[in-house]
Amino acid sequence: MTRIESPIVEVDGETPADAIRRGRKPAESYVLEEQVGFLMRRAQQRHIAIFQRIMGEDGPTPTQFAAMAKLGGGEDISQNQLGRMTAMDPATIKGVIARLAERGLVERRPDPDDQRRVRVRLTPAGLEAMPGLTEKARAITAATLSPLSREEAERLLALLARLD
Amino acid sequence: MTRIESPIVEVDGETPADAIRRGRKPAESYVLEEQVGFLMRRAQQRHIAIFQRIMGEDGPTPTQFAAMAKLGGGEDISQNQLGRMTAMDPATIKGVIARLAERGLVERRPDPDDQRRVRVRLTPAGLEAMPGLTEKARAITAATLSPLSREEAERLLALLARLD
DNA sequence: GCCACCTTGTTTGTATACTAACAATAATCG
DNA sequence: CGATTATTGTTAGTATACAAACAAGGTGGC
Repeated sequence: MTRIESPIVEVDGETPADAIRRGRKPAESYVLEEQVGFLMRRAQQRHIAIFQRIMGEDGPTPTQFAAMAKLGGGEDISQNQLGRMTAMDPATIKGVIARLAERGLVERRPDPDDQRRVRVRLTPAGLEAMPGLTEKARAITAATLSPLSREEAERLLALLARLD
Repeated sequence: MTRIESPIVEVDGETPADAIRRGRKPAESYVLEEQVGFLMRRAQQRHIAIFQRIMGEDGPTPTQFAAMAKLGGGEDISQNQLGRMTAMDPATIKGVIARLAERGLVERRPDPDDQRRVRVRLTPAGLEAMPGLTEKARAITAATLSPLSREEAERLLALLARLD
């Protein structure tokens, strides 16, 4: 991996500006690079690359860490509820928890009060790993936002939060 | 699908604000919902849901449409280069082009001048589909940004573009 | 107390995405 | 020219994501 500086994209084709100069009317032009979806995908790609670099080879993935963060206090939470808290649907959270369990960071047990539920919580190893991982997570956020000033970063977060 | 209004997340747990009130010091707290990565993932989820709703059941996916948009003029482009133009690595663009080819929207042929290359271009059917798809793509962008004013939307795009 | 409905979790299938390893072809440089 | 290097595309493996269909356990209304 690691091509954090400036990912793929762009290159040897014509630029959007070229296209416009070459005579396509703005009303008809569709410039991929100016679309929200494209910009968000690119920003996400960079963020994930930073995440992997800082968490390291065998660190958790972004979604795995999101689940761990919600379990961070040591409470146990049902699998589906944990999914809702981390914005993952049931099928997705299942896989994430399974992989965390394989790595010994999380454990599952049936809920005594509701036989449909699986309660999930951090193992002692998972709990112990949290402070270090949380520190790295903060560094990841900082690195991701490093091209922006503090004010710009806050503005970005506020705007993103409104796109819910 | 379709839960565009307000996806998963949060619910019956304690809110971040609760956690802070309950005595964790800000310096130690890590609020998942305030992290860029989490906010971008959520915004992306919503965008993709809007994309699928507007493009329809058997419309292209976001990455498929991105590739088509770059081929929109009718030129042929090598597969890897198309990947760079759309921010997809070689392994990813390969699958995207394969699925577009299966659907008859794109065709591949060897480059006469460079035997390593595969040149990709829209089929007549793909070319014909473009105007309608592009119109929908514009509606998707508008719908995604609809919670924001025009000024806010422009600010967001400008900030996202700096996170490259 | 029953039945309709809701929630929880699972499974299967499709589509991104990226890494790593590899084969074939081009380009470059001494 | 020939060896090194770079580019192009492929394959295999891992990890998100979501839809759709399903099984089984709760809950509420009557």
